[in-house]
Amino acid sequence: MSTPDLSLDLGLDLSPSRAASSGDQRSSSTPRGPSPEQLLEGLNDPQRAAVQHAGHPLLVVAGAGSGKTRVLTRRIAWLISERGAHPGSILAITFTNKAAAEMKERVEELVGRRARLMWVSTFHSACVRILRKEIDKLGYKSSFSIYDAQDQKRLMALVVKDLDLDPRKFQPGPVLHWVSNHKNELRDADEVAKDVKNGVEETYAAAYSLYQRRLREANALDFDDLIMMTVHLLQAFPEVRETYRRRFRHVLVDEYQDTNHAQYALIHQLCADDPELTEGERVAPAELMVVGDADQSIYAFRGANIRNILDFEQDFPDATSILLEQNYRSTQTILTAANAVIGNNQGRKDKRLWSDAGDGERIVGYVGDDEHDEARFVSDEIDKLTDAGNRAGDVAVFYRTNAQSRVFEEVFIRTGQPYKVVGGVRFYERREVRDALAYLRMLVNADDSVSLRRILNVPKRGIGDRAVACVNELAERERMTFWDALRRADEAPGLATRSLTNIRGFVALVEELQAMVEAGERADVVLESLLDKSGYLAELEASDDPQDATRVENLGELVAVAREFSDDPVAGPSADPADVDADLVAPGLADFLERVALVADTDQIPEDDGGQGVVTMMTLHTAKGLEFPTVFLTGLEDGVFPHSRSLGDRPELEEERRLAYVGITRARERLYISRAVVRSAWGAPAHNPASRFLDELPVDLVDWRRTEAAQTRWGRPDLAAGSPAYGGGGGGFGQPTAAGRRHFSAAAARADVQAKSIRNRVVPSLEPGDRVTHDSFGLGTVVALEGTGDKTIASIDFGSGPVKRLLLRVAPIEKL
DNA sequence: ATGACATAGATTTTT
DNA sequence: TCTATGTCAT
Repeated sequence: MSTPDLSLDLGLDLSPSRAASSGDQRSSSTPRGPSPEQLLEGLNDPQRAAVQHAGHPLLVVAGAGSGKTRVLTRRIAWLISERGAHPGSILAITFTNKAAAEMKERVEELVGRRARLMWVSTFHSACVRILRKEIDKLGYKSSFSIYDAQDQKRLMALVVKDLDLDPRKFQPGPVLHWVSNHKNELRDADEVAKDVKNGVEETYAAAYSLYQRRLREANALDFDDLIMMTVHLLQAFPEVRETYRRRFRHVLVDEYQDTNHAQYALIHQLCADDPELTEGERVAPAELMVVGDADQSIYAFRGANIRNILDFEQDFPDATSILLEQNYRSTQTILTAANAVIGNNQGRKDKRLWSDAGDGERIVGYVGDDEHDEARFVSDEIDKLTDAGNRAGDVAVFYRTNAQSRVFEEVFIRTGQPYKVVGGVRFYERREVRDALAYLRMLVNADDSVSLRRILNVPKRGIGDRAVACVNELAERERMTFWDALRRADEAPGLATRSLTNIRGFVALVEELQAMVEAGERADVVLESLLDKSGYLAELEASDDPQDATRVENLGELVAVAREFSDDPVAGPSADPADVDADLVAPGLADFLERVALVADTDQIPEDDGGQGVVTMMTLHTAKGLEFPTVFLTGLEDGVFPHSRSLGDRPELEEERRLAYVGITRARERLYISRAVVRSAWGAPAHNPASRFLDELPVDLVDWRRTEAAQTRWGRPDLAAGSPAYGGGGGGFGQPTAAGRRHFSAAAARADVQAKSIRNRVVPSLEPGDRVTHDSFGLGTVVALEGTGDKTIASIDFGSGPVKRLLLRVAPIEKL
């Protein structure tokens, strides 16, 4: 759900004065909570039934836009204020941390500050909380690291190497995917090894086994482990399971259609009858409510099992179901389109969304010559909308894959349309940020050899492969961790004196920083100190590569994030939230790392400030759970959306169709659909047929502004031999490539792209005062120039942030 | 041990 | 097109 309309969504009178006092004040001086009438106000009958339901497990099938978030928050408030549930006995699982924070905030507005004792979090965060407290029982240390996809790949690459496998045949990605599937099914390496079907699987199982051993040695868990380990813990230790079963009297799970088997098992551990107990010991199981919509299940590729929701009534006998079909978000036109598309999926329970909001506007369609033409259409339409008084912040552009965002960015930069890309090249995936985090992680957990080895020689300190091999040998022979071997490097045979000196320097640096961490120093202070003392920052600052200047800025940003986090008393700690004192302890470095490890793309969508806002771009997956008055659904081509890898497979194709359903139902008032006849995928242009989903839309709902038949024949990209654009060297580009020209034909647009690639060899001649555009910074003004020829550095003011100094030879700059 | 250079591989979607 | 990895020369 998007940010606006908070008060409307609550359906309560939250005048500013009252909203402001909804915290501690009300719970102490005004013990009166909301009245039952208030909690049910504005809800329809099935919604009320869901809020008031007591006893048996409850499944709420909530169609898109049917107000499920509202039902969840009101129900939690109802449990607390009408049924006397202790907030600490409530566990609510959401899909993202952001959704969790919003839900907590809304419940807090309803029942006051004691709502803070609830556990509202993602599966992963909840499991981390449990594991931090209990994982010693499984032989890990509480300071375990959490490995993300990149760490996993690194580790798996090492494993493949150790097993002497052909790295071309056993790439880390596919192996990890296979491993992940098994973890999601709760099968550990030994179990898997028992029923391998062929030689390849045998090798995979061996990789799984060694990979898991390496994780354990590093005192690290990957994402899948977080869930699997928690389930194993509860299975292996009945007394631990009972502790949590007694605590959580109410369990609520959102987006139930996207749970995998391990998550299902976790819920089952907490909420089903426990057959291992005798009558006397038996605790009444927790009340369970799950909310979901099978039509919006879009995560099968990562192990989600749609059967969890379809079979809920079988899994939990006595279960009650409530169906929410009335939609409060979209016009009937949009809903009819969505119903029509999803109706093509087989074996679904029929459900038809309806609205009393009226038909609204027709869907607008457009067929572009190529992806640039499509992007230009989107940009032009946004111009028209904002000219007519609509806010840019109300507009979203969706696409199937992250790579598709580029074309839109190019057009928006050119037209000066402010925008924000959610996801994609993420902040936390940048090299410098990951380096800094690797430092922090190994300071907290010195066993974390993946992090340790990442930064061992960063910045360069003369500890190369040779030295690493020697230390590694020592570690294996003496059966100690890599870090301990480093500390005892003088015992390593064959190590050069020079390397030994360098290693001693590194060990001294780390121990100094570790002392800070042990003393409880704040995350931002440790971070700044490490960047300084390691020489990392100095190296970047001394560099004349303009990219490094950006890296310095990113690190500054990271320090700022850490500072903000350390200053926030409710941010941490991850200890036991049932400790009432928990709020009083300042968040530490470990809490910071945990937060960073579990952030999602959607968590980073900026709050809408209520001003004009900016256009938001994201993948369809990221869009789930959000809504926008105007939505552009782009790239509707067979091979793009539905994705080429799903075309031959019915279940996968149906998942793509659910993705389309999700996309369509994000729109409140206006929906645009578009495609490109020719799209350049990694270099070569490809001719894409219309998406089959377009044929599934009722024809009379769509107003096609331009169709394929209307294409300008002269505008088609000309592939004829001898055309200068394909002459090989771009030699035909004596003429300036006016930006305006690309508005006329696809060929010109392609030529412009070509021009970009030769541009690096031609240093643009600039003078102070010139206006330029930069591929990632956007529009800027040249402030000053220094140096000559290849070494010319321009200082350019891009409006936001400090003036940037860029080496013209390499900077992606175009003079306007 | 390090940096320059070439080449291969990649693209679904993400907690 | 871009990035990551590996080889080579210094």
